[in-house]
Amino acid sequence: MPKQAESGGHRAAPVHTDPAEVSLLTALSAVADPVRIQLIRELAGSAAWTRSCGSFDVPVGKAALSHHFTVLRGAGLVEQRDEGPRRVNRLRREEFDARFPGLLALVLGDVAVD
Amino acid sequence: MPKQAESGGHRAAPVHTDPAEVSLLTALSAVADPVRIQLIRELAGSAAWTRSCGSFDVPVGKAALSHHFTVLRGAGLVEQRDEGPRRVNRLRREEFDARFPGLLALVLGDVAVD
DNA sequence: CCGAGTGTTCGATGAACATCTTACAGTCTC
DNA sequence: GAGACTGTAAGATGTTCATCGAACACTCGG
Repeated sequence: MPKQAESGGHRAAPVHTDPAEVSLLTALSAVADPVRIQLIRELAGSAAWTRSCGSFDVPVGKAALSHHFTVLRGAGLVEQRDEGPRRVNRLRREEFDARFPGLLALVLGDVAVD
Repeated sequence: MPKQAESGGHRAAPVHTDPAEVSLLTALSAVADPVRIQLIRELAGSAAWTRSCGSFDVPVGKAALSHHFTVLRGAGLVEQRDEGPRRVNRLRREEFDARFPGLLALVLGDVAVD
């Protein structure tokens, strides 16, 4: 019997921050990092809830990656949910754009990061 | 005879960066700082070339202030010119906005910084 | 020419922060 | 239950960066 992967597991649920309560400095700092920009861009190119944390092509280890997702959650940029052993992600496009209009569009633009 | 304050003094001219050549990361990092945000906001509230570097109400010493202006110049956000003993500033609104649309508007918005 | 005012540079300090390694806690399959 | 896989937590390390104090350079007014 394949147990249905549900989000209410025993694991500690990820702590989310409402974009409406995020300060300008927190948002800008979260976005002013090359690894996080890459995460946001890859995430924007995939459907919601289809990418697990480990599925991103970034040049850092698991621990650092986990840290970056914590920062993104704290800035109201990413929502996470547990699906069995993995933690899948969603970019909070509308909500974040309502709070900081244009910022996400800027990060997702064609401009070279570095 | 009151010598006319001119910009071609003997002092080393400030090094400017064209906003068109600024990377996304440089722009975001420059703007992700509380002191620099305050400088930008005060500068936006004054006419061009009317504010000298020392005329800003920020809680840092001269040395740090000079550093922050160097960063702002490097990000293509501020243009400087020497007028006698002081160095006066101008916010490069149009140029910077052409390169990073919406970013300046976000920084100048009503949102609380911290 | 001296002194006050303005801003930069240098060296040092301290605080964040990004990163890694290791260890641990879940989940799933066999 | 054993083992593979995924992600988090804790501790250590190194770097970046904001800041300061002091010294220096330049401008202007007596």
